[in-house]
Order: sequence, then structure tokens, then C-alpha cells
Amino acid sequence: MPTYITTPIFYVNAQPHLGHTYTTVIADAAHRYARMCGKETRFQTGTDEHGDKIAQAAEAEGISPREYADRISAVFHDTWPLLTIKPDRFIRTTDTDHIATVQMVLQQVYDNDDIYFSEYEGLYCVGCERFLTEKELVDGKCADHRKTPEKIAEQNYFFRMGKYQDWLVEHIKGNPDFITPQRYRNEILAMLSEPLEDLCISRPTSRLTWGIPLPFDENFVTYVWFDALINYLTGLGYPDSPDFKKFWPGAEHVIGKDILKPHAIFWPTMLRAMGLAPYKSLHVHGHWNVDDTKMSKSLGNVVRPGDMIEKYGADASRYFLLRDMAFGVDSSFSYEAANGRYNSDLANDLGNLFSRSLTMAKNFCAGMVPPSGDLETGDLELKEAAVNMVAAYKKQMQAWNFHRGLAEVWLVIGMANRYIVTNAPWELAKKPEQRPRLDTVINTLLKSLRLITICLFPVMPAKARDMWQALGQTVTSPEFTTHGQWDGLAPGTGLAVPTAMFPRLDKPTHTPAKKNKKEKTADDGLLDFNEFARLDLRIAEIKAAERIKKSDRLLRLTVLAPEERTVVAGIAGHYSPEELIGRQVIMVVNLKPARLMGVESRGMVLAVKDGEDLVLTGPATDVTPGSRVS
RNA sequence: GGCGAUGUAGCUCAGAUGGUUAGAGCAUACGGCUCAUAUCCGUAGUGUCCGGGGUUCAAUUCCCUGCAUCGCCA
Repeated sequence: MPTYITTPIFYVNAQPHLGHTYTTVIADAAHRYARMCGKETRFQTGTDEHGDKIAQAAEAEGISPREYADRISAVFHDTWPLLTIKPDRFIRTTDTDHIATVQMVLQQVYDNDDIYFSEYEGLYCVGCERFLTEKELVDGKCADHRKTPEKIAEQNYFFRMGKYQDWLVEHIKGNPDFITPQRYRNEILAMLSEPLEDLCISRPTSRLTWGIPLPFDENFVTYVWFDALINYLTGLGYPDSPDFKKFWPGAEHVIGKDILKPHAIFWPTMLRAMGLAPYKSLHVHGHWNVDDTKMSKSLGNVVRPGDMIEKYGADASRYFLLRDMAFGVDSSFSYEAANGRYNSDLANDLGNLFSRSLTMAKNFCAGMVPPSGDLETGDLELKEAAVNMVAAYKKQMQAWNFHRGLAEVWLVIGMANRYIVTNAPWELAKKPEQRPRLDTVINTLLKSLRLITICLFPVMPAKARDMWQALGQTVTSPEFTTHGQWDGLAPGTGLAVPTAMFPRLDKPTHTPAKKNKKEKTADDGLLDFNEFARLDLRIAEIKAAERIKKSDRLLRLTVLAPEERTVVAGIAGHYSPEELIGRQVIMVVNLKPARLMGVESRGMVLAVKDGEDLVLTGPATDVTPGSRVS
């Protein structure tokens, strides 16, 4: 069955952090793994962009909700490639096909009489612009605004969720893998032991306009879940695309435990109401704490993917996330732990194993895979362990136990290191009569490395590819069935010696010498990556240009980046307004606004100074306005 | 308040339908090797397997209870 892996769409009220990163790394690894098992797969992530919070945040910045959403969505979109994450589609709830799908679904469910109009009475806080629940109240007042909420009635549309409760309970009980790990399945069954209330799915446009209008009542927009969850269908081209028929039965959603209820209760009942089969399974992971405390903005301990990538690189970051969290339970992140994993697992064990093995092959076997003679006991042990590893690894990966799958691989990495010491090829190399034995040892070793490598592809795609190529393998997308066998390394195959794949990180020390060094680099005027990452550089397309009166140098430009902005540029001496129209330039978007000759400039256009000349920068070929430069 | 999970070496975790000396990695100490990224290999440890009670020939593993932490629900 084809597989369809999804992450949730992330709400654009925050920048990507470790939590988003983990979900998406897991999904990407699962996607790659499934593909290596010979399955046809599809992988989707994206952003959720409607709602109060976004409208408010946009207003606070004086921009439209759409501009605001564009900005944050782009950050998510541009972060994933840095981790070698490649979704087949990056969906946005503001995409036109998504809006159409949501409206179609709403109409359909409404026509089936599973959506009804009703009055809802609750405690409404004017300050929060929303209804509060009893437990949010402190002394009967709103905790944020210190005001007693008003009891008001509001009319809204409701989804008859309760109608599908019995069906859902039966479905969960009949499909043990519908929600994994088990603990979350139990949690949901516990929730479902109580009567399920119907779900409010709308907000009046008098309170909220930033949403998808209900097709059957223009005075209301959809509220959260009927908008967000349906992205999983939109992405497959529901209802008409053949992809939908192909992939939906194999849908596997990856989520964090914070959004368990909507995915385990709302979503299946919604699908049922639409007459669709539920997704295949829901994989729920725990949360990352940082240094044993909850990650939060106010504590300032939020881990950004950029920091991690800068420190460890994409592959090692992926490895750490997958190796250090037992899937399903909470885990704690610390740079100390990450350093430890990096140095011991990647640099010392794996990297060094490859390095020493390939160097020996180069020095003792002319850089080629040597032939193998009969295997002795020790050789057979390693062979058996390596072959069993592939099976054990697959078993764990299938069960979403990534950390255990990787542990299986490292068991063999350790064995291979011991095998080298036991057989001491450097001693064999000194005696010509031991040639056949030396060849056999190196051959056996290289075959083990090949199997180790194939297991690492889903987790560390780029490094695994490097190792694979160093082993003389030419297949670009290996699969387990055809390439996961012991015999897959022909004698005579040319080998390479890669440069250190995982150079050791210095142990963090706080010696004065180290500190001085750091200060010195600062004096050198070098930026660290974080500082660089603060620059928001984009391609802007010039839509209009005019001279600013009483100024020889300044032009007032109207650009798309992708939202419309006014920028003042000191290029009038070199460019006429006419020749600028339609031109694409690189622009610093997040520069503090400045007023020049009475015109507010939001951003700065970059140009090259060559003697007296001034030349505008820009992409070599036209790109989408607003694309990030990085 | 109700329900549930977890509690094993300094740290992160594994484990057994109850049965001889309870495991791995990291960290620590000492020793060995030199192919290798100052890497690798070997040896050495320490644990009332949360406390208490019960069932049993035998419990860390099953039952009850208490404590601690966490989660969900209200």
C-alpha cells in the first residue's frame, strides 16, 4: 500500500523551534524509510495561517494578515531544506485549492445535516475577544485582563461529532495501531468513555474575518479544525485526483501530543461524516524540554533549528533528534548531550570506523574491494550480526522506534571496531603469506560497512550517500530488498577515502585561552551564523519608480517582496526610473524603517559600488518576488 | 478530585509468562594497540531494580498500599 506521511501544518504565530523540527525530521525519515522499503510514498508539511492570533499579530505590526502569514510561512518553508527535508508538497491554508476544498467539505457535511446552527452561551472576555472556560478564570475574572467576563450568547454552527462517538470507539478498539504508542490510545479511549459533545466550527465575521467563509452562510468563517485538518485531503487533490485514491488509505499522521485530541477524535469523525475512511494511523510523539525545563519564549531557552544546524550540520542534527528521544515520551535537549552524542557516536564510533577501514583498504588492498576467502568464526560472527542488524533495524523502524533502530546499528558499529582490533590487519599486512587472510578481513569489514550505511540513509541522507559512494556504490537510491544483502560488494570495486565525515567537536571548555580566542574572532569582524540569520534578504520586484523632488540621488521605489513596500534608494544618479520597472533586486527587508526626504523607506536595495559606477544586484534569472536570499 | 504512566549504576535508558553472578551506552580510573578523526580495544567497579506489606520454595518482575514525578480529564 502506498504511504502518505504528514506533519501537522504549523501555526504561523511562532518561528520554527525544536518541536516543529522534531516532528518534521521524524516524518521525513519515515518517508525516506518507506521509500527504501520499495513503497510509493508522499510526504507533506505546511503552515496553518488563519485565526484571531494571526490577525492580531499582523495588526500589531501594521501589516495585513496575509503579509504576516507570508512572512512566517516562508521561514518554515525555507527551514526544512536546511535539514535535508524534502516534502512533496508544502501546503498553506491560504492556498486557493485548500480554501475550495474546505468549502466543498463544509457544504457536503452541511447538506448531510451533520452541521447545524445553534446558540451557545458562554463567558466572553472583551479584552481577549474570545470565550473563556471556567477553569481559566481567576476569582471569576479573566487572568489577563482582570475583568469579569460577560455572559453572552452567540450563534454558531456545530458539527454533530457526538453522533460518531460509538463508531469511533469501535474503530479504535478494532485497530490497535490506529493510535500509537499505546499510551495515547488509552488516553483517547478514556476521553471517549464520557459523552462527546458537538464541535463548534464557526466564528461570526463580526468577530473574526481572517478565515474561510462558510459556503452556506457568509456571516461566518470556519474556526480552526475544519480549516486545518482538511489540509491532509487538499494535499492529495481530494476528491478528484487519482493521488487521493492511491495515497489516502495509507495516510500516517505524525503529531506532537499537544494536538492529540483534534487528530484522534475530531478528525476521524469528520472523515466519517464525509463518508471517507479514517486515516491509517496516528503517531504521537512527546515534547522536548530544554535543559530539563519546558521550552518557552519567556525563559529564552527556545532551541532554533538554525543554531543546531550551524553547530552539528543537518545530518548529525537529524541523528541526534531521532536517537535521543524515545518515541512517544518526553525528552530533554541539551547542547551537552548533543555534543556527547556527536563526539562518541558519530565522530569516534561511526566516522572513525569508516576512516580507518577505508584507509586500510587503500594502503593494504590498492584501494579496491579485495576478494574474500573462506570465513572463519570471527568473520562469520560479524557477518551474522550485520545481516541480523538489517532485520532488527527494519523491525524497529516499522514500529516507529527510531531510537532503538539506530541502537541496533551502533551495536554492529561497535562489533566492527572490535573486529578490526582482533584481526589487526596491519599485522597481517606485514606478512606476505597472510595475504588471503588480510583480503578476507577487509572484505568482511567493508561488507559490514555497506549494510551499516544502507540503514543510515533515512536518518542521515547526505552522509549516508557520501559513505555509500566511498564504498564504490553507484546506485543512487538504494532499497532494502535489492541492496540490503550481504553480498553486494564485488571484489575489484574502487574505493575512496573520504575526508573526516564527522570532525570531532572540541569539548566545551571555559579556559581563558579559549575565551580570548573567541573575543579575537569577534574583533576580526566575523559574524556568527546567528547574526547573519537575522538578516532577512529577499528578491524584490520593482513595480514603480519616481524621482524624489529636490533630491539628485534618491528614487522612491514601490516593490513587491512579495508584499508591496515603499523603499527609498540612492541610485538616481545611475538609473532612470523607467529602466527600473520590472527589474528584480536584492533587498534587506527587516531593516528599521527610516524617513528620507519625507518618505518612509521600509527596506534597502543592495547595489555594488565599482569605482564611480553603481550596479544593482539581483538574481541571474527572474524568480518569485519575495524569495529569500540565504 | 477522577483516571493513567513512570520510578533500575553518577547520567540516558534496556530488561525478564516470577528462578542461578540485573544489563548497554556515556562519564570515571588503569592498562593495551597504532590502521584510524588524540580515535579504537581491554579491565575495573559501584546498584536495599522508589518505600512498606502480601502471595510464593523463590519477587526487582505478580497483588495491595504509600511516596515522588509526569500526563490526561474535570
